Parts: sequence; structure tokens; C-alpha cells
Amino acid sequence: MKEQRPANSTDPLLVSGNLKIQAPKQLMDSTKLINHFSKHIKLTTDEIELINSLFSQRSLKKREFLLKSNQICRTESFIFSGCLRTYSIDENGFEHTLTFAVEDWWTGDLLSFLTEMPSFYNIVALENSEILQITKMNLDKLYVEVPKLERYFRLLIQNAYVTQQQRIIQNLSQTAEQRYLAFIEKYPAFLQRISQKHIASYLGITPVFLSMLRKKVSRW
Amino acid sequence: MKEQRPANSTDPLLVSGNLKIQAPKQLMDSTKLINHFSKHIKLTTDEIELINSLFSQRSLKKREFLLKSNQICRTESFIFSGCLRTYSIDENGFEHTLTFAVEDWWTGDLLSFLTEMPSFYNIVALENSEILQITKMNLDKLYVEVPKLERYFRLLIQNAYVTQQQRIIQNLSQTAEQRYLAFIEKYPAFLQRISQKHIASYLGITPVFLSMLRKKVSRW
DNA sequence: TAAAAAAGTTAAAGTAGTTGAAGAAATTAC
DNA sequence: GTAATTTCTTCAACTACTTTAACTTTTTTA
Repeated sequence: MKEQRPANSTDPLLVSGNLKIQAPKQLMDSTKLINHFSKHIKLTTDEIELINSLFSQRSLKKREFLLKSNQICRTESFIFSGCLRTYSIDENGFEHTLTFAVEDWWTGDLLSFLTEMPSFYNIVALENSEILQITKMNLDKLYVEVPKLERYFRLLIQNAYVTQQQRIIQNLSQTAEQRYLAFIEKYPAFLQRISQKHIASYLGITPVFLSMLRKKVSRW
Repeated sequence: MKEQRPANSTDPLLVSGNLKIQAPKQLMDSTKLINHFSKHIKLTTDEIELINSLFSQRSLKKREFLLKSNQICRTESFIFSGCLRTYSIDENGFEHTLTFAVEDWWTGDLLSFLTEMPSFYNIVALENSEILQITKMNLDKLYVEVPKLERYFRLLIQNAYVTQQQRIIQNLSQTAEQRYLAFIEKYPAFLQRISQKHIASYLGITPVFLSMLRKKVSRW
């Protein structure tokens, strides 16, 4: 999943989307992904080659879905460029944003990916995006062949876990105004990239109320 | 941290408390902990012995603190018996409960444990409790000596992560009444063990409002 | 086992955030 | 490049939840 990682710059989380594996094995630039792994573990050239062979690249156009609810999330995706939003739809048809995920982060629905059960989430591209995807089968293989990656993913999810925890405490203890101010402080770049409607659904308020908060806050 | 693991029966999370290592190395019954590890990975008798040597046992009386805010969380703790609550205190002095942790779960403040920075949380025993603690140094050693445990902890935190994610979505999308009903469904045993005041602080409402909800709900 | 303290209940008044509706601004689509 | 659609803003009426306060019940202490 992507979650509150927005703007945590260094460390994303973990999730994935479903998709058909790309047919033509085109040469892909996984430099960014390898760099990312390399922040936590050291890889040999053989290992890098294996990694390259187990990920497949995919492009998503703005508004295209990586995952729709009730589908099984077949891959975890590393985001190369672009921005994706994970959200659920409640019984009244309202959307609630779990995460925004941008370059150098992961996205997907971890629960669905692990259990191979239908997902409750939708993942949609907010911008044209390039991602690298790995299936559960290939990831399991990778854990066996490159056990060091077990460490990378443990660290990745540990960070994501801590970030989520902070979000829970914020939601319990702060007003909407405080949460909005914390959001723009933590993820300033998102203000330019993401619509207020979506930010409101991440903060747990209506777009109308967010607009009122912005007016209030901007007066000073 | 313990968190929304309440009642997820099989899989806890991860956190710890600070403490002085117990002086006399008493024989300890780590059967429960070993069983727990064994659900996910297979251990040799040598490995089991090593594990026994790296954990230390501690007893906490009801109301005793495992961690106080601003302290560094020096250990992660596996709970043998009892119940602990992790909470933060906001600027107005209100408490917000992040997690309840009971038998077979882990507790601690993962961020503080990992970074060795002061914690924002308090962890207190709600009942007399028995725990097994491990320091960062010993856990790092364990990862080296028994790399399989890297896997156990990855799975542990993955589960915790997914549970947290569900809590975030619930907080965004449900009313207090819905959250209360979901809580008693997910963690029925907690109703007998944990005060309403603390449940309210977990749900993000006041004790007064929880009392009103209970009255309303009990009418049918 | 009695006194003190803490937790839970009830009710009335207050407030943070929602709803609905209408217009303005920005974005999308042809 | 203009019409259609979506997003954002503003306002007034509304509601879910909080606050305060007084009372009752349960738990703790000694």
C-alpha cells in the first residue's frame, strides 16, 4: 500500500497493482529501483541482473487504474515516475484516500497481494506514470535467490508502519485544521500535484470544509 | 507498537519498552515465544537456545510503565501474559490510545527502538503482565545468527501494517457508532478487560459519547 | 469494610465539521 | 478554441460529537 508515505521522501511503503505482464521484454531502466535497493543493501551484478529479469515495466495514463476493488492485486509496483492514489469507496459512495504514491515509492494492496484475495481498494494514476511491477511468484523467488532483499522489504515496511502509526495518532488527536497544516508541512510538493478534493479525502474531511480551512489559514 | 492488533489473535505487531535487564538469569519459559516463531519459521534446538539466551524476562504490575515518553525505547517486548496499552498525550493533556497488546503479541515503540531517539509514547500495564524483552543489540545479533528471523519479523510487521491500514480507513469512513460496533466485533474479549475510558480513547471519542453510544446500541 | 478515588451515566448547551445549493474558476474534450 | 464537465468557493442550515457538570456505580486503598 502507499499510504501516508507522501513526501516522506526516503522511504515508501509497499503495495502493488494487478496487471497483465508486458509481452515484449523491452530494455528497461531499473536504475532507480536498484539505487533504491542499494540504499539499504549491497547487490552484486548477478543479483542486479536477476532483479531486472523479474520486474516488468508498465506505463499508465492519467486516470488509468492499476487496481479495481474486488480484483486480486497480482503485483507490487515500484513507481518510476508519476503519481498514484489508493482509495476505498464507502457504503454511501464516498471515496477515502489511503495513500498517494509518487516516484521512488511502492504501491499496491499488500493484503490482497499476500493472500490472493479480492482487494477493497482502487488504485488509479493521477498522472501519466511509469512503474516496475513484480508478481508474488517472482517476489517469492527473489526472496529465495537474494535473501538480503528480505531485509530491504522488512526495512521498507517498518518505515511505512511507523508513518501509518503517526497518521493514526494525528487522526485521533488533531483537528482538521491541524492535520491540514501538518500535511502541507510534510508533503509540500503534493499541493501542486494533487487536487484539493483528493487531499480532503486523505485528511478525512469534505472538500467544502477544506476550502474553508484554506481561506482561514491563508488570512495569516 | 501494539495498536489495532487487539484481538487479531494470530498476529501481533512490534514494539517494545525500556527497562533494566534483569539481574539474576532465571530459568524462563519462552515456550510461547518459540511457538510463535515456529508458526512462521522452523528453528533448530541450537537456535532455540540462542533465542533463550538473548531474551530476558520481566514482570510488570498493573499500572507499571514499560516506557514513558521522552525515554528511549530500548527493547521490544513479547507479551507472555497480561495486557499493555500504548498511548500518547496531546497538548491539552488528553490521552490517545494507539494499541492494546495482550498475550502473544509484541509491544514497544518501534521508531524509538530503531532510531534510539526519545519516544512520544507511554506504555503501561493494564494488568499484571509477564513479558520477554530483547534489546536492539541482541535483536541485531539474532538477525545475523538466525537470518530466518528476518522473515518472521517481516511477516509480523506486514500483518501489523495491514491491520493499521484498515484502522485508518475505518477512521476516515465510519461514524463513531460504526467504529464501536466494529471494535466489539473484532475484539470481543477486550470489552471485559479494558475500561471504557480507554476504549473511547482508542476509538477517538470521549468517554461520555461512548457511554451514549452504548446506551443507544444496547436498546436493540 | 469503610472511605476515597476513579470510572461510568445522564442531560443540556456548545462547536467542529457536514450537507445542499448556487455560482465562479479551472480542466477536459471535441 | 469553445462547450461541457469537473473542481473550487461561499453561505446557511444542520448534525455528530464535545464540554461541563452533577450524580451513581465500581474499584482501590488501607
